[in-house]
Amino acid sequence: MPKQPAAARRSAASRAAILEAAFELVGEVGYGRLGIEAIASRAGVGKQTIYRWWPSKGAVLFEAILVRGFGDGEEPVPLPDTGDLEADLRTVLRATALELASPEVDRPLRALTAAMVEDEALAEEYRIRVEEPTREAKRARLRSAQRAGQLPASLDLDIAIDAIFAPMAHRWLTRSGPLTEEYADALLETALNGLRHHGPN
Amino acid sequence: MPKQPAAARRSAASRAAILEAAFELVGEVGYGRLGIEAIASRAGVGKQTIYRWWPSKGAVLFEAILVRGFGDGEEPVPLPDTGDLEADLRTVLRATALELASPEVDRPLRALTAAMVEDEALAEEYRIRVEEPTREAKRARLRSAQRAGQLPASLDLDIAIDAIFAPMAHRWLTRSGPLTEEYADALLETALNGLRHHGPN
Amino acid sequence: MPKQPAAARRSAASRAAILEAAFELVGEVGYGRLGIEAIASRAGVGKQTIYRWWPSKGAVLFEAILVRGFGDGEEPVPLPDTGDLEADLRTVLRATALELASPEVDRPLRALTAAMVEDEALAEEYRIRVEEPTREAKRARLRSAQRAGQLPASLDLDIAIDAIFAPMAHRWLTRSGPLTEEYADALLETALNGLRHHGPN
Amino acid sequence: MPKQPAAARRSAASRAAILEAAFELVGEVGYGRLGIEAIASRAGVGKQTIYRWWPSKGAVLFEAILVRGFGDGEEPVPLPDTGDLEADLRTVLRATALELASPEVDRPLRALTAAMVEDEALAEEYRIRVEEPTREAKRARLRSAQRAGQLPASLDLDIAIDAIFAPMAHRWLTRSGPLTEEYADALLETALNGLRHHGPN
DNA sequence: ATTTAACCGAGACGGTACGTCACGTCTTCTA
DNA sequence: TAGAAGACGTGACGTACCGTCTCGGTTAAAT
Repeated sequence: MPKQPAAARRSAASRAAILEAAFELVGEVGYGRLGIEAIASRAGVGKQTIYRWWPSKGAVLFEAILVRGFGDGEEPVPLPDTGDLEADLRTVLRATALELASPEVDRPLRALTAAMVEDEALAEEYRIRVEEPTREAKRARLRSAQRAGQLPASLDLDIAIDAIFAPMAHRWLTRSGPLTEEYADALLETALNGLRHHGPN
Repeated sequence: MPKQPAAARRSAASRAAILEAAFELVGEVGYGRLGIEAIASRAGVGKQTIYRWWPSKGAVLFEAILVRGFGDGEEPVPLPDTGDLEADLRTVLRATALELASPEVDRPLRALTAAMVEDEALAEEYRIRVEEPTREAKRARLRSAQRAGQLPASLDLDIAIDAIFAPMAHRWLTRSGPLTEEYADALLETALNGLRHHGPN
Repeated sequence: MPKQPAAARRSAASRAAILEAAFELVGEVGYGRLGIEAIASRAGVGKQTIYRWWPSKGAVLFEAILVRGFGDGEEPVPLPDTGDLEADLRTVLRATALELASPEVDRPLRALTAAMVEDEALAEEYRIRVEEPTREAKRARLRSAQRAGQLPASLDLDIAIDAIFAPMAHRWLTRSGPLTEEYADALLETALNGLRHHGPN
Repeated sequence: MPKQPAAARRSAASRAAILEAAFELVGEVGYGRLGIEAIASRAGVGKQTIYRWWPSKGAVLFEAILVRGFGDGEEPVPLPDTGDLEADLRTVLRATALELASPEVDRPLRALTAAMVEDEALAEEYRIRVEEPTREAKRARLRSAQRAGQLPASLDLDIAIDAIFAPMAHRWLTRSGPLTEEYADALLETALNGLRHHGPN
C-alpha cells in the first residue's frame, strides 16, 4: 500500500462550522444572496478553506443540507410496509405534505432547488445521492405490493412513482395550492385508482 | 378632461432590444451568469433604461420569455375539444413532451424557473399571467368532458389537472427520465384511469 | 426699428430662479457637488433652459455670484479718496478682511475660486469683468496718491497693488491664519513702507 | 514580544503604480476629469485597492504630487543663508517664479490647489505636511537676518513671510500677470523696504 | 524530539458587476 | 418657439464578492 508522503489533515471543526454557517445563512438571505465570504466570515474561517474543499457555493449548500436534513449517514430509509399499500402511502404522503409546508424544510429545500436548476452537476449529484436511493425505496414498496397482488405486475414502477409523488412536489415548487392532508389523500386515491386499473398492453 | 403633464414617453425600440438581448443572453450563458450590464450592452441601451422599467433581471427575463414564447397577446389558447377527451389530452401531452425536450424551450424555461424559485413576486406574477389562464383552459376542457359523461361530476378539477400534467413537469425539471411520447401516453392512461374510477365521496 | 420675426424670448423669471437656486445650492453642498439637475429641479425649470443659456455649471455659478454679490450692475466702485492714502487703504483692507472672514462671502467666493482653478475660460471672464475693473479702481487711487506726493512717481502700480492686497487674499485662500483688522493694519504698514521707500531705478 | 496578527501586507508595487498613474493622468486631463477608474485602469490595479488606502481622489493626487515633486522624504529644505538676506531671497523668489511658470510644476500644482479648495481636510494636511515646514524654513532665515541686524527684531515673521511670498503665489493662481525674474526682484525690493523700515510699535 | 509540509485564519490583490447618480442630448407637449 | 418635463445613451461612482495569492502560526505525521 503506497503511503501518502504528507497527508491532508482536514479540520473537522472548520468543516462543521462552514456547513453550519451556510445552512444558517441560506435560511436568512436565500440562495441568491448567499456568498462565500459571508459563510467564511460567519464560520470564522478563511475563504481558502472553503475553496480548498468545495467547488462551488452550491456544493457547500448541498452538503450543508445533507448533513442537517438527511443525517449525512446514507441509510436509504425504507418506506413502511404493513401489507396495506394505500395506508402506507397515505402515511408517507401526509408526512411529506406536512414537511414541505413547514418553513424549516421549505426554505433550505427551495434554496437547494435553486442551486440545482442553475447547476447541472449538482443536480446529477443530488439524483445519485438522494433521489435515486429514495426512488429505489419506493420501488421496493411497490414491488412488494405487486407480489401481494395489490398492483398489476405489468406496471412500470417509475411511472407509478411519478404518478403518486410528482403532483405534490410540483404543487410545492410552484406554490400553486396548499399542501394539506386532504390534498395528499385525494392525490393518492386518484393515482392508485389509475394504477390498479392499469392494463397489461 | 384632465390633461397629461407632458411626459416623455417610453421607447418601444429600447424595450424590444432589451427583451431580445435578454432572451439571447439567457440562452447563451444561463440565468446565473445573466447580467444587467450585458443585456444593456448588447441591446445598445443604458443600464438606467432597464432599471427604470423593470425591478430585477428576473422580471426582464420573464417579460422577454413571455414576448418571445407566448406571444405577449393574452389570448388563453384553449385545449382542443374533439369530443374525445383522451385523444385531446394525448395530443396536448405529447406536444408538451416534445417541446420540453427541445433546447429552444428547455433553456429559457429552465432559466425562468430558476428566477422564480428565488423570487416569490416573480412566481406570483407567473401564476397570475401564465399558470392560471393555462389552468383555466384545462379546467374548461375537463368540465366539457364531465358534461359529456366522460369524467365523474364530483371530480376536483385542480387535483385532476395536477394528476395529468404535474408528473411530466416534474420529470422535466428534475431530469429524472426522458420526455418521450411513450411516457406521455403512459402517464395519461394512468391518470385517466384514476380519474374515471373516482368515487363521489 | 426692425422687429424680429420670431425672436428668442428668454424668460427673465427662469433666469432669476436658476441663479437663485445655484447660489443657494453652492452654499449648501459646495462647488464639487453642485449639479445642473439639482439647480434645474430647485428652480422648477427644465434642464434644457440652463444648457440653452450657459455653457457650464461654472458659468451659472459665476453669474449667480455676480448678481448676488456684486450687484450685476457694472459700476466699478471707486476706492475712497480722502487725501489720506493710508487711512483710505486701511478702511478698504479692514472691510475686506471682515468680508472674507464672514461665511456669507467666504462660501460662494471659495466655490467660485474652485470653478476658476479648473476652468481657464471662466478665470479669464472673471479677470475681465471683476478683477480688472477692481484693479483699475485701485490704480486710480494710487495715481491720486502719486499726484499728491504720497508715493513715488516711478512706482509700478500693479506691483504696488499686489504688495498691498495679495497677502490677504492668499491667507484667505490657504486658511494659513486669521483675517483680522490687526493683520490688515500690519500688512498695510509693511507694504506702504516698502512702497514709499521705492527707488526710481 | 507581542506578535502581529498575521496580516496580508500592502503592495508597494501597486502603491507606486497608482501614484504614477495619478500623476500622469492629472497632467493629461486635469483635476476635474481625473477619475478613480482611470487611475486604476492605467495602474493595472483594482479600484478597491485605491479605495482601501485613500479616502478620495484628492488624497491620491496629494500623495502622488508629494512623492514626485517633493521627494516623499521629509527633510525641510532650508533656505540658503549666505549672510546677504536680499541675495538669498532673490535666489529663492527667482527660482520659484521659474518653477511656477513651467508646465511641469504648474499643471499638477494647480490640480492640487483645485483639490484643496474643495476639500478642507486635504488643505489641512497640506498645511501640516508642506506649508508649515516650508514656512518654518523661511522663519529660520528671517530670524538669522534679525540676528545679523538686517531686519528689525520686532518684526512679525509670519507677516513678513506673507509680504515677501504671497504676491507671487497670488499672481500665479489668478494668472493676473507674468511670473518673471523682474517681477520677483521688484516684489522683493518692495517687501524688504517695507520690512526694514518697520517700526517697533 | 525534531523536522517539515499541509492546513489554517486573515485579508490584500486584480477583477467583474452591481445599482445609483449626473451628464448633455433628445423628444413631447403646453403656453 | 421658449420652456417644463423627463426618457435616453453614456459613463463614473463607491460597494460587494469573486477566486487567487501571499502571509505568519499551528499541527500532526515522518523522520
